[in-house]
Amino acid sequence: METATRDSDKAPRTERGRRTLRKLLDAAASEFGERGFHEASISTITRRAGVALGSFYTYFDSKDAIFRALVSDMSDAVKMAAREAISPDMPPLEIERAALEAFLRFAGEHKEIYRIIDEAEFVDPESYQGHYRTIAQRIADRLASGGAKGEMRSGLGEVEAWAVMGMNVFLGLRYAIWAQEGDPECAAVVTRANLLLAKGLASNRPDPV
Amino acid sequence: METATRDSDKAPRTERGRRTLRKLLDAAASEFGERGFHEASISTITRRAGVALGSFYTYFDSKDAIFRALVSDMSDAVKMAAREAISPDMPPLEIERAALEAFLRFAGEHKEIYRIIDEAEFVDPESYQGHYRTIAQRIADRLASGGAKGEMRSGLGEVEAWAVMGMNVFLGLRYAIWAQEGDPECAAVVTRANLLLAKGLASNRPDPV
Amino acid sequence: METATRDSDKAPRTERGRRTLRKLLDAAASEFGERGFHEASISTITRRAGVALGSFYTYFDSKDAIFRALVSDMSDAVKMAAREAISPDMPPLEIERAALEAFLRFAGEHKEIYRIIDEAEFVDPESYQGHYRTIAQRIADRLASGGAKGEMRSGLGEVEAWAVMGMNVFLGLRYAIWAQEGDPECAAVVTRANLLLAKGLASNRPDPV
Amino acid sequence: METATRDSDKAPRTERGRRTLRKLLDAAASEFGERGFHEASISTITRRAGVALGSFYTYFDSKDAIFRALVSDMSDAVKMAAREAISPDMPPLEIERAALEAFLRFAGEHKEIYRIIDEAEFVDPESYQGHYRTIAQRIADRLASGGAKGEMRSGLGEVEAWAVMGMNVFLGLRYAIWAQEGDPECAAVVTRANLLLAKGLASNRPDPV
DNA sequence: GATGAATGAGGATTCATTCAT
DNA sequence: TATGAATGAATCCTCATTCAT
Repeated sequence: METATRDSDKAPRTERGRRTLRKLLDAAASEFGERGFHEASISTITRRAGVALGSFYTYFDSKDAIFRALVSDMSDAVKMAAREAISPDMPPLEIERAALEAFLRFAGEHKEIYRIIDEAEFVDPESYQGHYRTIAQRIADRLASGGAKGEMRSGLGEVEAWAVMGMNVFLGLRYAIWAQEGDPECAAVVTRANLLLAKGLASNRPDPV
Repeated sequence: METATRDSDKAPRTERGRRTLRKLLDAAASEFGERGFHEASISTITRRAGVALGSFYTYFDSKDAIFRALVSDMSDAVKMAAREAISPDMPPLEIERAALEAFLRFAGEHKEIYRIIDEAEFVDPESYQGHYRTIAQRIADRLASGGAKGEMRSGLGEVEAWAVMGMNVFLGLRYAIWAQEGDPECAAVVTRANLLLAKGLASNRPDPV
Repeated sequence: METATRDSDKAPRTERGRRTLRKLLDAAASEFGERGFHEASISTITRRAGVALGSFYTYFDSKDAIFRALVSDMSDAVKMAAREAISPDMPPLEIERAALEAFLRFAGEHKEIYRIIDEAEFVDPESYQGHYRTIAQRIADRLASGGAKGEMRSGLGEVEAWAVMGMNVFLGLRYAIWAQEGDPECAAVVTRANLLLAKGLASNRPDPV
Repeated sequence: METATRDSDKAPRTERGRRTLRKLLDAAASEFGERGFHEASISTITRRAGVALGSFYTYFDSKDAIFRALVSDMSDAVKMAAREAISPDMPPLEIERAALEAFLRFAGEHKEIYRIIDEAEFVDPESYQGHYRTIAQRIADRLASGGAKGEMRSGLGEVEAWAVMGMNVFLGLRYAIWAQEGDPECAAVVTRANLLLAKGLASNRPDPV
């Protein structure tokens, strides 16, 4: 998780400073993830990071600022996870399967990320919209590419991209974040979701002629 | 929007009381919708409602309590909107189309509702989960029924229900809440989404034998 | 427990009113006794009394007013209990014994009274002082009378009266209010206290000549 | 008056912090003494201490907490005053005289302390009981020691200790706290009280045989 | 850079009291 | 008389942010 761009006058200049910054970011990620933005307090974060309260302002201008930095980090991390799981020469539907699989695994391993990004809707709407618009764009690109290869319908666009993203996100919510005893394996979830993408819900019964 | 069940000792006993309660709920809906839970304050709400600060506590135990009441109200309202748009004897895919259409219209007309329910994830996680689990269950029932009629694949279940719900929610987010100039009409969005549900994304090209 | 004098315009005029007044006083006695003046609230009292909040002000001008009425009632009750236990023709030390015995029994049976009177020190200092001054005066009279009879030292006065009163009050606190398993019987306490009054603490050893 | 043990995370770490803490304790002592616990407010205290409202919470968790710290301080101070006035090799009755004398002087000089400890009965009953139980125990020890020396009756115990303590407390209330023009000198009060302890109230007249 | 004390605006909540019905 | 809704001043407490060391 690389730190997002921040005011250059806040960037650490020494190794010691870099360590403090990292401790703050880690502590903030945990706090925001566990308690949410409003319940978390700067002093909780600094206490958890093991640094003095005042040190916080050496690295961030405000509570919002560290939250934004975190959202940016995590938004990147989510995208990276998906991107690393796929390669352009995989068959289009296989790409979607891999993307969902990567996302489910990532969400399961970083539950707090999910929460932080979601809370951005209320704390920093800009980046929340930005996050999802970017992802939707990538999916749209993939669908277009699938159409170009002739393996997906042509004409797929933004609408389908948001639909696919919504599916993925809610499956992540249900089967990664809220996973519980007795739930199907992630692999099974991915398979079923991919089948839905492939063939839809309708039965195979030939249309009555 | 009917008021959710609350402590009986807070229920108004007079007509005047009922009016005050309604004013508070309406004001809270606007405030929470516009500013969000944390930015809204009791005094903002009462000022907006035109009642004294103390009157709030005649009807609610806390800021959380009115939020919960509101979420419950709105969760019901959303479900009601979908339910009224469909009837069991419509063809299964037609039902999904109508449900999405109703949801998009509803979300567009009550943007604050969307926001309030979403914020429940952080303010009152219980009801947030409850809301989506309930809806998922209903969709699952519809899919099962579609399978029974032979018009949908058999074996559709919870996974597909969450997928459909996620699709609907994100399309609502994108095309109702975040609607902007130049976006496709809702009708077009619904049509494309329904086609996705019907046939999936794959091209019609027969499988290579 | 008779109600103290109050603003005549608040005195109940009907039988129904008298009943309401009594319910309020009883509820207030319990509430003040259990929770103390500041924890108790008018609404707690009226709820306990089973009357409407507004009805309180039909009978009392304020929270202080009902407290004062109660202190007055109880102050009278305590004095009455002592007075009924003694008669002027009992031997003076016997009178003191009986007074203490009556007080211990009374305190044990009405623990809340003790607390209410004590709290008057902070809520209504006037009546608190008045209460103890009155009692001290009575004790002083008894001691003077004991001196006149020749069975007590002559010259006993206010100082001794306060000393005796303090002794009684603290024995009541310890052995009636804070009574616990394994404490001596009240009778034993009374006997020892009376012996202290009779002979003091010094040993009987004759003064070395 | 030394500060009682408190949460270590609230203990001042710098000299400046120690000064602020002291100012707060002093201001609180005055406020609680003059107005009582419930009339005093945090903002009154901080205003009086000349520090910002928020600074209060740097050192105490709540209004109750500072009250408790104060009671503890003062309870110690009272005991110290008595202890310093006596020495084990004084004659037992002389010890009692000195203890009462010290208490009267102390109460007269620190009227607010009396009030604060008394109010603890309602604000922090635990420490109130603790205070008097501890003192009673010390008196009981002195009486036992007096018995061992043969100058007091043997068999004196807890009952007599509470009796003596009650006398002292009420004499303090009457002649130190509520002192008024024309009252006897403290010395005279002490002498009379000591005579009561020495010989009791009965006349010297030999029992009629 | 690090520390932790100081600040004070802001907000939730309580409750005695008034008043219309 | 009884009722219970309405009022709003008062108070505790939180916490982001500043600042002196």
